[in-house]
Amino acid sequence: MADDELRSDARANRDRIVEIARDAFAADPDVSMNAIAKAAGVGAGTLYRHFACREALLIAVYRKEIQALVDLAPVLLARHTPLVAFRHWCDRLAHFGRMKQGLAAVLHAAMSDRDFQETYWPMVEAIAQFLRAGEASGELRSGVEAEDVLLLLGALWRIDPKKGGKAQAERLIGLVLSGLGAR
Amino acid sequence: MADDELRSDARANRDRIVEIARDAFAADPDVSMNAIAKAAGVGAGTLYRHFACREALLIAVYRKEIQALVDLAPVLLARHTPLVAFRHWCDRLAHFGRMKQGLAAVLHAAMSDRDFQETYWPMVEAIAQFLRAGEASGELRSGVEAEDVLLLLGALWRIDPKKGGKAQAERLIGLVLSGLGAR
DNA sequence: ACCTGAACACCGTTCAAGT
DNA sequence: ACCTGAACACCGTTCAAGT
Repeated sequence: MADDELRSDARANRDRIVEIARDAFAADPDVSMNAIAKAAGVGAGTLYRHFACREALLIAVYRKEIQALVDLAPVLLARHTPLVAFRHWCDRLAHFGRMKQGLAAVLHAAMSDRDFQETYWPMVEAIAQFLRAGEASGELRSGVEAEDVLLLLGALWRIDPKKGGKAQAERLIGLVLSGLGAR
Repeated sequence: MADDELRSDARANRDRIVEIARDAFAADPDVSMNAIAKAAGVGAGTLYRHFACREALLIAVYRKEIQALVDLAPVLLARHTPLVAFRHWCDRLAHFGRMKQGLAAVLHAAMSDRDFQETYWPMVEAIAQFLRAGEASGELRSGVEAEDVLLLLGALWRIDPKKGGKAQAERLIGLVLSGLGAR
């Protein structure tokens, strides 16, 4: 989906849809596709031309922020010891999840749909970097699958903000890191 | 919601709806409420009289099996050492989740809706029993919140059956138990 | 090429009318 | 008391007609 392959008006429409959709999802995660099309000032057909389904639109909205998360992994590893780096990364993941509801379902869908693998696998690879570094330094035990860790960390997105909040996120991260601890 | 407070025909309708709904959800998790009403041979209004929303119906379908899970906790603890007992319980939880898709979302909803707390809290209490026993025996470290563990174990319900399956469930349980291990 | 928006076949939910 | 089912206001998605 190279942006420069789109005609300029189509490109402008696409960008505006994503921008409007981000605000709309934030205001109401169950907002309808038709409502998004209307808010973006395009016909429903145009919305579906660009995004075949609801998940595709959600992925587009979150892709930039996921990319930032993925890019952060090597930066943190260069600055800190693996365990500390991974803890920082998990904090960032939790913070992102707290703002963006509905992402957990999307990431899960990502596992079964080929189109979304470009979002899922970079996340897995980011985690794998921490695991490899931790294995090498002896801080983390070996043989852990990055996909398993991502699935566990999905719990961070299901915290009820009204109940647990940040404190619960920290406890969960602590439990997961404890599970990864070197024996 | 005592069963004997319902008129006999209402009771029969309710039971039949739950029975039909179990099969319908198993066949298609996104089946419509109207379709379930039709399959059960009742008007849409009757369905809504008994179950105010989709989640309420899902809870009713799963309640019996959740109750069995909750009842299992003390039985396992009487027979095994706490860590072994909890591992067995997690296996059962994973197996249940593998058959019943959609439960994870329901259990999450349970946390924010008062009506569903009668399903959520017994699960938390079941896990708390293992934690207390493990603390006493020294097999598990202390200070862990049962709610956090339940949230982590929610990962078991998001395993893609086509990908990870049973092996991934066992790895995840291993990670969580490792996180609970005594220091 | 791309966009529009009416139209289609649904959906969850309600409520007047029945028994 | 409880049930029915037509009706309401939507929904996601499509596609002929426009530019």
